[in-house]
Amino acid sequence: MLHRKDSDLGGAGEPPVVTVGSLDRYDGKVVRLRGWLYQGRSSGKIAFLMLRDGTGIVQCVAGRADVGDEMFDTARHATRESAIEVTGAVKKDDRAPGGFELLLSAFDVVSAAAEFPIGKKSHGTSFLMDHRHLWLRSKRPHAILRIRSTVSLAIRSFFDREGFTLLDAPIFTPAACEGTSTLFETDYFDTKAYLTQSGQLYMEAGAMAFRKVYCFGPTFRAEKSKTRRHLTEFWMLEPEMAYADLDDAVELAEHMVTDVTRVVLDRNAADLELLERDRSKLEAIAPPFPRITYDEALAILAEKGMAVKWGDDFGGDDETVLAESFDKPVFVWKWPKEAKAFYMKSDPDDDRYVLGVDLLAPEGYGEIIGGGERTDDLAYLEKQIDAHGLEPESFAWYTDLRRYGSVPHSGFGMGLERFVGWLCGTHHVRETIPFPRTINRLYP
RNA sequence: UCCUCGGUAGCUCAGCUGGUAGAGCAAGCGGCUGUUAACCGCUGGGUCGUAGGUUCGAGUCCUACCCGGGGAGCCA
Repeated sequence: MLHRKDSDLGGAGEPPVVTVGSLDRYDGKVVRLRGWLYQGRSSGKIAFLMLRDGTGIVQCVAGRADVGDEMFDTARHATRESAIEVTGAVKKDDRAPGGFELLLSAFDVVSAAAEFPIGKKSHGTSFLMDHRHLWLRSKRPHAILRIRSTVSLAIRSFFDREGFTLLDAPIFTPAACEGTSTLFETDYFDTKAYLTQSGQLYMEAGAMAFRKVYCFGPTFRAEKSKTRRHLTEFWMLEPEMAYADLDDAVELAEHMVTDVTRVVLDRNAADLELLERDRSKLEAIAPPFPRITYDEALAILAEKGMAVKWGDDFGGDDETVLAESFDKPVFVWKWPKEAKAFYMKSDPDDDRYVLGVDLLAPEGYGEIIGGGERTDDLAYLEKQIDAHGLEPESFAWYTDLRRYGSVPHSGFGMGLERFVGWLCGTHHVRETIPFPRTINRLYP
């Protein structure tokens, strides 16, 4: 890695410093490991010490007769999560978790840890989240956040291959983008600024300049939501394409979801296994995803005894029931105008509808994507801004986009945490972000 | 904002029709040479969310408030 190899880190004649993740290359060799004591067990004559170094966990074995009384007692009394450096011979052994263990010849405490708050037995989520900075060292958060990392990388790689330009949207914004959600307000010198709730409008400007663009960054919603699907700060991916219609956006979404899912299946097999995720549910993901209209969705819901009034959005239970009718994510498109945002394009076949689309994830994970075709008609857009009670001056730059070479354009927004939550099978999205922000959590 | 469940040891929880506070884990000490959330023994550890009220007596019953979990609304 970088300019130094593992083995260069040792001094002359000293065993090489390596990582747990690469131990299989050193079977039979003496190596050094630097990490933290994840857990220890001992009897009077033999101690088993689990060393964690961020790349994996390995069992280190110390026999009193082999290492001497002083080192043996140091090792068995070391507190959990103490920083340690060990030297030993790598040995394949089926009794060791992971298949390899280290037969210790040296054990040094780099920094002794105080009593670690997170114990070996169960804890409540609230307690664990209060100690999120320490909880990150545990296996489950580690697996989920490694998958999140893969997803971020796979998304950027997908859009790069597809010819998109990454165009970062601003986080400070002068006014509401959509006018519906509650915004976080901040002092901005002598005026007020708001934290962005969507980069979409800026992406529309970008699409007219770069043709295909996307932004991928934090988004803020001051909604007082207390559900497993909501955070006040979350990451959103928002691609936008010029000369593109609703079908183009739908195809882009299903290919991206499929591509990213396959990368995770390939790269994070061990993490998915630790999370006890049913791989077959993810392996089934392939284009095309089923597409149903809003009206067809209402019919399915009515069949299952869940009456939704025409014009209303679906609730969490409705989404779950709908998604359960399919084994892949399902697109719901062509929505009643009143259920969607002001910038949505009218359905040319029936102006009671707009060309919006949601993607519902399977297994009750709900809406992970919302998007559609935006209106390219200046007069219609101005009418909609007025009808929604928005200030035209705030949207002057946005309406300009329809004044200077307006073309059909489409895109969508995807909530990263909901997507990762579905891939990982987590119960709550707060586990899918390193330091979650919710209505009553701003710490740590 | 509304509905619902909860708040007892550092953590996870038990505590019945009201009668002076319990377990497991963690911590400390001791034992054990192949453990897998090791096991066995001993020790220390409490303003029962807060404030009132009922009662001879409240963790337990009543009222208000505070805090948290889940859900609705809203949304990704």
